[in-house]
Amino acid sequence: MTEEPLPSVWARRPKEQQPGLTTEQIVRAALELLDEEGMEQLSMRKLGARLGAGATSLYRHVKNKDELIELVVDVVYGEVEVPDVVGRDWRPAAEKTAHSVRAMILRHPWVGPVLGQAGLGPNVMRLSEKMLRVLIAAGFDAVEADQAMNAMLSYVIGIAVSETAYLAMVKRSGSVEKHLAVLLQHAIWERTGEFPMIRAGFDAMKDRNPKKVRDENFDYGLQRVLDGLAARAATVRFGQ
Amino acid sequence: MTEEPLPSVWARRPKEQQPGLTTEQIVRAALELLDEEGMEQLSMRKLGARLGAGATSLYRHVKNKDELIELVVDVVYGEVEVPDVVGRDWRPAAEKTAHSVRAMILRHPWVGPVLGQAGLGPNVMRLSEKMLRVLIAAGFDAVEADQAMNAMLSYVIGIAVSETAYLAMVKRSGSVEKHLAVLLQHAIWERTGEFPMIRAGFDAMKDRNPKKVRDENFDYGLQRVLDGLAARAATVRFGQ
DNA sequence: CCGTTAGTGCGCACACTGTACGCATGAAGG
DNA sequence: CCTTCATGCGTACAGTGTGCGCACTAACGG
Repeated sequence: MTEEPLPSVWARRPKEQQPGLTTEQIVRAALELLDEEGMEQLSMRKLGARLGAGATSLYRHVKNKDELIELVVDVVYGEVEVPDVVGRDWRPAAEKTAHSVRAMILRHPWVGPVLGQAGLGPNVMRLSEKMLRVLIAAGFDAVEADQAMNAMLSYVIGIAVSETAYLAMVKRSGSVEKHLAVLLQHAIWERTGEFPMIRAGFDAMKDRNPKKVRDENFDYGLQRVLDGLAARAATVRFGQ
Repeated sequence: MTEEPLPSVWARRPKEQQPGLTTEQIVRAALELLDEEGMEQLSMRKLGARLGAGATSLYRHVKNKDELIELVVDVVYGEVEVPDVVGRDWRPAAEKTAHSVRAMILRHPWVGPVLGQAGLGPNVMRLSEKMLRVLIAAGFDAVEADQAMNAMLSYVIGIAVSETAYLAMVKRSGSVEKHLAVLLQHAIWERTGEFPMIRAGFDAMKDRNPKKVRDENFDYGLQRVLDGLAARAATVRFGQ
């Protein structure tokens, strides 16, 4: 600040970016900033600066910081792909959707804690609608399809968010994933008596590619959830 | 402040509370404050005031606000009950645990966004250990038990957190749950063409006790997850 | 008894936050 | 040309987390 009290009058605002800000521009810039620096580095002033604008200018286009976040969250929901299902073969479509949601969350790690804030943005609605279509193809009625979608998305979101939290911890620890695993293992080893089961699991994971382990864990749970839904879909299709 | 420059010298510190603060006291007070006023109302100053202390005094016992939250989160994890499993009958124990986790999250709605921060507090470890014991009783080996636990807890946490987010939205809207549902329904109705599946679900839910609906939704997904795990446990018990 | 040491509480200060308010500017339309 | 209106932004306010250094108190060795 106080860089130049008055750079005369000309070239006041050479062109800046665009004559005016747009809500869309703001949301896009916020998304960039979030992806680059994370949630607690997003401030209205920084966001304004990135757009060549003052902090309070943003409030002409966005009521709140909270509302801004709502908008951004809806945008990232828009990245989720739900394939159209053909015939009764719903399971591949469900799997693809689940993986797409997980990928979205891992791409935007800051989103976990605020996923609930999405409310009912258009992209969330579109995602729900398409997902429901998939499950109705599976044979569920409207009510049960809603429950099934809820179950599946809850699992996916729950595990993906916990993955990002784990990865954040790794990053905070400042070391690579493998190295941290060793540290953790030692911490567990010291308390083998107290936590034998945890230790057994840890020992078995040792020397395995952590990313691969995470992928497999995700898939394992997803298959169990889909198994449960498939079983139910089968009984539901034969009367009752 | 500036209430009394010098109330003489006596009764300087009549008794205050205790001679000194304790980490445990601080954590307990933070939990109270969080339950009463929610996450974004928790400030070090307010917390200090509640303990008859200054804000910065807390830093003698707690490194960070983040660390404080970690401690509180571990405390609420301690509220989860995992029944001991007798014999091979693991499913009731798993159900009870799942309901206990959900109840804990609904009791402390602020916990959702920071659940990942728990790291590896003692209560989290105890919960994991007991849960693993349950699943090993089901016939899983160490690795698969870990995956199964992850799947189940991810589902439970995912759905419970989304429930709290929904309830927060209801509260923000300032009306009762029923009334908001009607508003939402109208919003959907206006876009029937765009979202027929969502609308069908909404229409079916109409005039039903919302709390009961939430309870049933939770149970539905839980049963599907457990079905999937049970099926897998059955195959795993007969020689892989 | 005194002197030293260690632990604790806390006032102050700093950099930073979200955002309300009101003025300035510039385009649109009569 | 004058009015109206949307938009940008400087200023300000209340509040945040937390580093620093002083004050005090209790323990303990001499």
